[in-house]
Amino acid sequence: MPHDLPKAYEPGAIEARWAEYWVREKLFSVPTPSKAEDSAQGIAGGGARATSDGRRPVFTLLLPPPNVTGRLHMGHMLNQTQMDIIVRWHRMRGFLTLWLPGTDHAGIATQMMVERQLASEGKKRRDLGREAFIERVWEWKRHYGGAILDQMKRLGASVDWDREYFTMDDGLSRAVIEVFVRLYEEGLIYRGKYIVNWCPRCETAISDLEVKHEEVQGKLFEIRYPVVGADEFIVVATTRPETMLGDTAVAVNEKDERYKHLQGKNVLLPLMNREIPIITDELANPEFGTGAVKVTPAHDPNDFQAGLRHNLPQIDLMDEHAHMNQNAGPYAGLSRYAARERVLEDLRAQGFLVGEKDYTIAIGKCDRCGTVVEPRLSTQWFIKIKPLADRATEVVENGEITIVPENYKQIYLNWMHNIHDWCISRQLWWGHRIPAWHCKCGEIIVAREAPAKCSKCGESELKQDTDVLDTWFSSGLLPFTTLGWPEKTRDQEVFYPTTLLITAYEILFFWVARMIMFGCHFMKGHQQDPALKQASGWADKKDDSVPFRQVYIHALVRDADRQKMSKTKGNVIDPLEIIQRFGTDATRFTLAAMAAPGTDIAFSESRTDGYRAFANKIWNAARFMFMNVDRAEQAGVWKQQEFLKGLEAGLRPALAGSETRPHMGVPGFQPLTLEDHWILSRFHRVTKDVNEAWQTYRFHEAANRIYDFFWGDFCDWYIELMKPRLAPQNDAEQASAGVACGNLVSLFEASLRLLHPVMPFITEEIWHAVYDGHPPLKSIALAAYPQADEQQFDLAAETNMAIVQDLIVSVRNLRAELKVEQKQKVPIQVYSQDAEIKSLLEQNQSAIQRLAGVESVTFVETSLSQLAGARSTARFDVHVVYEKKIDVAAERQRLTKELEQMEKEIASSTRQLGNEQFLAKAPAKVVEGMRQRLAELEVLREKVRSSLDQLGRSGK
RNA sequence: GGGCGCUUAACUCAGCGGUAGAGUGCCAUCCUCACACGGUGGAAGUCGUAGGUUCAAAUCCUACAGCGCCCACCA
Repeated sequence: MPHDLPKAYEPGAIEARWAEYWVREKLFSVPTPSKAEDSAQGIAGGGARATSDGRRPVFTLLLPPPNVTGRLHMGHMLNQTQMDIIVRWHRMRGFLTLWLPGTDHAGIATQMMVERQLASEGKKRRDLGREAFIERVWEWKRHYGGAILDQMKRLGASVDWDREYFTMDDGLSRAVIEVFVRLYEEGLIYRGKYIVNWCPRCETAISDLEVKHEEVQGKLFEIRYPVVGADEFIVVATTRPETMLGDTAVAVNEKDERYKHLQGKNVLLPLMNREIPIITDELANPEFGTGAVKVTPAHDPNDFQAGLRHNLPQIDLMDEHAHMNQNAGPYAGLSRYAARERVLEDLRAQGFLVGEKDYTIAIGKCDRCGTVVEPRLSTQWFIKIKPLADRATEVVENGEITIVPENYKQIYLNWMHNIHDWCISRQLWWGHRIPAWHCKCGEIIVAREAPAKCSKCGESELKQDTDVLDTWFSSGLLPFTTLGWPEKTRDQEVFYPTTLLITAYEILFFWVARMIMFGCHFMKGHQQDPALKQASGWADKKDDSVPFRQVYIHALVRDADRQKMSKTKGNVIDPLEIIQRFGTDATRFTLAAMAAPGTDIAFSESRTDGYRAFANKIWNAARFMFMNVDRAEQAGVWKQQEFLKGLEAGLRPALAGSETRPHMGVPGFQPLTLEDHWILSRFHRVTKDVNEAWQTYRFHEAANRIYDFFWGDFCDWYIELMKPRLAPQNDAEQASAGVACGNLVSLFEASLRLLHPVMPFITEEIWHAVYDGHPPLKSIALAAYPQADEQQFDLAAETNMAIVQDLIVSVRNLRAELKVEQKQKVPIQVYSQDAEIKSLLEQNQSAIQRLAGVESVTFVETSLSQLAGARSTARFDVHVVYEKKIDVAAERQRLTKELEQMEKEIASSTRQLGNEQFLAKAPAKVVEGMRQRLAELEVLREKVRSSLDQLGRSGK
C-alpha cells in the first residue's frame, strides 16, 4: 500500500470514519460472560490471556446518563474524555471492560420541552390529557432523544451500545416500582402534608437540592399588630408582608422580658381583622429585630413546625400558580408580588407599617426554570432518609468507597450528616408513576400491580396516584437495575459493584449519594464473583453492596474568563464547534492536559490549537516513517510484512500475573546505537510515568509526559539522529538501515498504543496504515497498552546522550551568537580532560556535525575557554571557529549577566555549605548535590571570568 | 451564617519543602527532500501582601486583600 498521506493532518473525515467503524463493528460490546466462558477465552474481542487462576480482571463504568433533552456541552466532553481514557486504558490492559451507556428521561426538563412544542401549536398539556400527552413525549423522545448519544459517538466514546438503556424502559420501570413498594413496606416511604418547595411555573414540588439560593437586595418590613384589650402594639418584622394575611399567631420568646406581660393575649391581625394569639416559642429570637415574629404555618417551613407545636390553623393563601386564593380575602386573584404591593399600600395607609429597612435575603429559585420557589403546604411522598444515609455514610467513612480528590469525601460526609427527608413525588405527567392507588374510603394501597379492589372496603373503583417520581429516584438505582435487578443475574456477579464513577461535583448529592444509599440498601448481601473480584484487585474490600468502588470527581469547565458557562450568560463553548476547528483528538488532549485534579478548567483555545499542532506533528512523523518504510522495502533492505508478523505475538494484552508479558517492551526493537539505547530507556520511563498517572487520575501529567516524549525525545532527537541510517550510502550500511527501519516502526507502533487512550482517532488511523490496512486486530483499541520494564532503564545511555545533546546545543548557541548564517557549516574545536567523554564525542562526531551545522571537529589538548566564540561546561569546552567579529558589547553583557547569576548561586551555596545546621539536617543527597554543583560552578566561573578578560583586552 | 478553592512569564495553566516549568503569544533566523500546524536560537516571573515554622519555602502555618464556588428553613 502506498503511504501517500496528505501533508497536513485533516481530522474531520478520519474521525467520523473511525467513530462509525467502532460502533458498526461492535468492538466494545460485552455480552454477559457465562461462568465457563469468562475464564480462558477473551470476551471483548481482544482475546486477552487469562490470569493464572483463569480469570480476567473486570472493569465496569456506568456512564452518567445525559438527559434525553441534553445537548453536548464542554462538561460532558471533559467527563467523556476522562471516562474514555480510563476505559480504553483498562481494556488495553486486558480487563473485561464494560462501559454502560444510556439516557435519563429527565422528568421536568423533558416535559417542559414538549410543553413548549405544544405551546407553539397553541395547545396546553391539559388539552391533550395525560395519556395523549405522554404518548406525545414518547414521540418526541423517538425523534430527538438520541441526539446526545450520537454526539457522544462522535467523541469516540468506547461504550457498549448493545446495552444502551433508557430510564423509562420496561425493565428499569419495573425495578423502580419494586424499589418503591419495598421501601414502602419497610416503612421508609411515607406520605404526608408538609411544607415543600413548590415551583409555581412547573406546578410541582421539587426537592431541597433542586432549589438554588440567590442573594438579592430586599427589604425587611416592620408591621405593628394591635394587642387586643390593651393600648399597645406588638411589632413584627418580615421580608414577605403578603404572607401576613395567613398569620395564625405571633410568637415571642418565653424569656423575653419585653413581652412577658403580653403572653397569652391576642392581637388583631391588620387588614384581615382576625384575632390571633400571642404564643411563646423558640422560633422567636430575642436578639433579632423586635424579638416578636409573625407565624404563618402554611407559607414558611419554620412557622410550619411552630404551628404543629402549638396546634395552630394553617391558612393556605395561594394556589398552584402562587396566586392568592379566597383565603386572602380582598387580595384573592392577585399574584404574590401584586399582593405584596397591595398589602404594603394598605398597611401604610392604615398606619400599620412602621419600618422598612434594606436587607439582603436569599431567595430560592427553581433549578430548572429559575422561578422563585414558594414554600407550599401540600401532600407529598417522602423517603425517610436517615436509615439509608447512615449506611451510605459508613461505606465512605470506612473506605469501602473512595472519593478522589479526597477533599470531596468530607463534603460528602457533611452533607450526609445534615440530610433531610427526600420529597420524591412530582406533580408531573412524564416519569415513573407512583404505584399507589386511592380508594374513596381513604385507603391507599401501594402495590406492584393495580389492585382489583380496595383491601379495606372492597370497592373496585380505585384511582392511581397522579404523581410521578423524582427523576433522581430512578437514576439512583442504575448501578444495579441496568444489570438486571431485581432478578439475580450473572451480570451482577460479574459487573457489580461497578469499579468507578467519574462525574461532576454538581451531582455528588443529586446522584452519587442516592446511588450509594440505594445500592447499599438493595444490594445488601450481594457478592461479586470472588475470583473476578480478586483478579480485579479488590480482594481487600469487604462490602460488595456498594454501587462502585471509587468515585472520581472532575473539574468544572469554565470559559476563558473563568466564568461558569451558562446559556443565559451566552458564554457556552460548543464542543462540537471546537472539534470541528481543531479535531476531536486535539480537544480531548486539551481537556486531559488541563485536567489537574481539584481545579476548574478555564477552557483555552490557544492550548487546543497547540495540541492540534501536536496531532499534526504525529501525522508528519508517520509520513516520515512511511516514506522510509517504502523506500527501504523498494531497496530490499526491509521486509515490512515479515517484520510485522514478528510483532503480532506481543500485541494482545497480557494480564498482570501471567508469566509472559511480551507487550512490555517495544517489540522488534533492536538497540544498536547510542540513540537506540537512549530512546528505549526513555520509552520505558515515560511508559512507567504514564501508567502511574492514569492509575491515579492525573490526566494532565500523563498527557504532558506523552507530549514531551513524542515531540521532544522521539521527533526532535531520535528521528533526527537516525536519519542517516535510514538512507544507506553503501552496501555496508544496508543491513543497519533495515534495523533502523524496524526500530522506527516498532517504536512508533508502541508510541501509538501509549497515546491511544487520549487520541484514539489519529492513532487508529496511523496504526491501520502501519499494517497496510490489514492489522492483526480489528482495532488498536484492542491491542496491549505498553507496560514499563525498569530493567530497560539505561542510565548510561541517558547520561551520554545528555552530554552529546549538550554539546550540540552549545554549538547551536554559539552559532547564533556569532551570527553564523544558517546554511554555513563551521569547524569546531572540542576539549575535554575526561577521556571517556572525549571518546563519546568522537564516536558521535557525525551526529554532532549534522545536527549542529558543523563542518569538522578537532579535538584539542588545552582548554578553550579563553577564546571568543567558545563555551564551557563542566564536561567540555567547545569553540566555534568563525572569523566574523562577535558583538563585543552584547557578548560582554551576556557574560556579565551569566557571571552575576553564578556569583549569586555560588554565594548562596557557599553560605549553606558553611552552615552546620544544614550539613547536619539536610539529607546527604542534597548536600552532596550542592557540593558537586558548587565545584562545577566555581570552575565555570573561572572560565567565564577569563572569557570576560579576554573580551576586555581584545575589545574595541 | 457555615465550608471550600484560586491568586506563578503578556495570556491559559502545571509544579506544592531542596538550583522557577509548559503551551500560546513575542523577538531573531531558516520554506534543509516528515512537518512553516515546522526547525533553530532568544527575551520574559522579587511565584497576591505581611508575618511565622524550617538548615532550606512558590511549596507548610497564620493573618490580610482580591476573585470564584458550594452548602444553609432564622423573621
